[in-house]
Amino acid sequence: MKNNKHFSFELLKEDKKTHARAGILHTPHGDIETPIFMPVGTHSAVKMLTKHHLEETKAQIILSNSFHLFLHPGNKLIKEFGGLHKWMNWDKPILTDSGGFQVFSLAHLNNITEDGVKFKEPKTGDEYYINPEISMEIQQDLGPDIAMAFDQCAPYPCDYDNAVKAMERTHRWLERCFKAHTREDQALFPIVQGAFFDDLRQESAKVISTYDAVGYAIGGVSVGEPTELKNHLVELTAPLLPNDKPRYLMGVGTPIDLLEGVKRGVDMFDCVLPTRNARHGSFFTYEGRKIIKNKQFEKDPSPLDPNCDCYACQNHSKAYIRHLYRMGEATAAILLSIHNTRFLIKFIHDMRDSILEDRFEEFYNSHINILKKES
RNA sequence: GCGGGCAUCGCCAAGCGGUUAAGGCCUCGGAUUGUGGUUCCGAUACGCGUGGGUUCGAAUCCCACUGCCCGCC
Repeated sequence: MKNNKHFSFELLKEDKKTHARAGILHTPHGDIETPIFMPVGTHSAVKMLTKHHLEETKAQIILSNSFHLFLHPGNKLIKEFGGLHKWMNWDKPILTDSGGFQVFSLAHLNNITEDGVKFKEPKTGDEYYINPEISMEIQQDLGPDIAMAFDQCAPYPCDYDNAVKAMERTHRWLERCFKAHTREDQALFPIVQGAFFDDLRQESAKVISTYDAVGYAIGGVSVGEPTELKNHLVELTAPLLPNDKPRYLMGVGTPIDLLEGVKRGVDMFDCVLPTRNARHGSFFTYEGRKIIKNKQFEKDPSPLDPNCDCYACQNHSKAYIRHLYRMGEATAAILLSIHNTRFLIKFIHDMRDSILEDRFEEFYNSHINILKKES
């Protein structure tokens, strides 16, 4: 995977006062302007959004899941259709998660050994097995631009011994992932683990940095820990990863998380929150997260956020969307999903502009307090 | 006019003499971070149609009244 000619990362600007950066990641399916937010499309669909909606949010890359696609409809079927891009008719970049996280967070009765993980399919109870080689085979069948290493995510809280074991196993699995990964038109990102111990995180960052990868990820966060702890850990870890490569903070996050992450040198984020929150009736605004069912919006003729350019905000009032939500209309979830997804993408793109124009700190300060106050 | 039945939170409704009157819907709040696709959690009756009575104790038993429902004339 050395000097992969299908990928390159251009670091356009590094903020002078913080660790924020702006860049472009070139991939086989197009460029990604970083920092970037990636909507999550677990089952090869971003929930509630059609391709048309997704394009309107100006998503440049989306994430999908090996774990779920392996179970249904099976990576071999998607391979027969020419890979994920053709399968879902999405010609921009795609990143797939390895299945590591899902095996630990979703599958009940999982049984982990040095070789891999045996687990039961949540709904049917059927038994399956994934290890580093199988994860690589799945992801190479699916054919996303970026594949992720098969790692072991430690829970929070986690004692030191178990954190060490999970981290060391992740490193051994990483070696196997790189050996099994042969597709040159696909990048493989290694992942930092080490739970919430500074020395382990530092060690892990050092170990994965020895691999010549297109980009590097920080995993094992947003598993229930306090925000300050997550920020501390990112602040500690990000600078230890190669400066000339994109850094991906997995599973994050909220508007505040994006702001804090970018400030500490993170370039890529993904999170289920915009679409899950939408289905559960809440929406992002520059004044914090709000809940559409609240009575205060009963007669509110204004859009979800006055500064948003999304389809929902350009066409509908809070009162209307609240009514749809209360009636159980799927359109409410669709409109809120469009808004939340566009909100994060626009928010981080505005952040990028501020970095390019040397005013990131100003941007940070002008948003962080009001977001914190309202959230 | 006579006989019978019912009256418990905005709605439906359990309770049939004994601690703080179930539950559901609605309402109001809150959760959610590499997604188990309308989810999960919490709050809300100082009172059981009204007035008396029996009892140590009554939404629960008795009487009257009021309202609604069903028969009969």
